[in-house]
Amino acid sequence: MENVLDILLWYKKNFRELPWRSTQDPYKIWLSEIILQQTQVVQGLSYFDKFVVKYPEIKNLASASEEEILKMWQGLGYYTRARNLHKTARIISDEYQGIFPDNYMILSKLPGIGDYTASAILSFAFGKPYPVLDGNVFRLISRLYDIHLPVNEAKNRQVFKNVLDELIVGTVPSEFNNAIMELGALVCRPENPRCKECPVSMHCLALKNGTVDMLPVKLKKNKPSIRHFNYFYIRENNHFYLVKREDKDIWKNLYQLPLIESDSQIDEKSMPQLLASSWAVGCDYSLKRQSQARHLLSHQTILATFWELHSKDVPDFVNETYKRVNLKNYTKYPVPVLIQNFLLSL
DNA sequence: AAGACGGGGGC
DNA sequence: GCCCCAGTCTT
Repeated sequence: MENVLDILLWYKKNFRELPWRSTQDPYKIWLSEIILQQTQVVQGLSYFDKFVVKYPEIKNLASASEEEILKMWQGLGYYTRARNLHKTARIISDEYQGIFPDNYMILSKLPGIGDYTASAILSFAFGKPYPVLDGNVFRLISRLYDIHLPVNEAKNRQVFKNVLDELIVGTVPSEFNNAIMELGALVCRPENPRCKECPVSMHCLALKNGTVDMLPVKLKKNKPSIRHFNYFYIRENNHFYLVKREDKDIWKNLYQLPLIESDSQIDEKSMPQLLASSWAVGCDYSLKRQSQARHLLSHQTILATFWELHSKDVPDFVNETYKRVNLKNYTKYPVPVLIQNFLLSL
């Protein structure tokens, strides 16, 4: 297609210099792709650099602890990515002698590697003609061909794949994939697309039909639910307590202050009852409501209240799941941004 | 097929 | 306030 040549030419003149673009090391390609899942380049950049310095090869990642990797990942979100990064590093080190497989079926079975990431690794590291289909590409193809199928419906995926499978023929796969994503990110943007700068605007059916603003079509998502978190900053002799989140829930395997979740906001008068019924608190303590915070996630709104609980000795409800940490020395624990912000505000 | 899963940035 | 981002996994 004449489309493709124009896009490739545009890319060669306008691409951003990014660290993962100057390597074909499958390890670094993989690492960058995991970091960039649902994450903008500017947000992931510093994390990539940090990880490459600390873990230059996959074996370094494999021999690290999950907790250390979560700490490195702190603030980036979607922590399943970090846990899967660790799992896959160990699998490749243990079962593949540290050599990345160059096979779609094998790659896409590894934890955290789906269709997009497998295709990215195969094209960028091994030069194989697997087109990537990410948010940028969905948008670009939707507009270029004026396709009004919802992009977040699984059954429509193949329609876009078919288009890409034709377009990628005869190109250098890595250049093709970089080019379509870059064009989507820099020119064919969600809002205020820069059609005047677009190398294929003369072929763009959405532009011709005046439907650019309606595309891509997306099924709307549910509005976030609200949760009430009561966090306890339990002070005792220059220490406080952290607890690991083990549940299948947000922030799995990160640490937080001891938590009582409630159905509604709890005021200062009723909190002692809740403490008694939740943790059977019997010892002497003093309680003060410290601060409140609203923490927005894509699917939940957390309304957090921080309570300061002072006790002269170790409180009687503290058990072995509580990590007693020094006021000055908690920074090795991975914590959600919500907790990090609170601790930094002290 | 639909939800769950974070956090930051743009407007 | 709403939408988006180099998606994947579980139900």
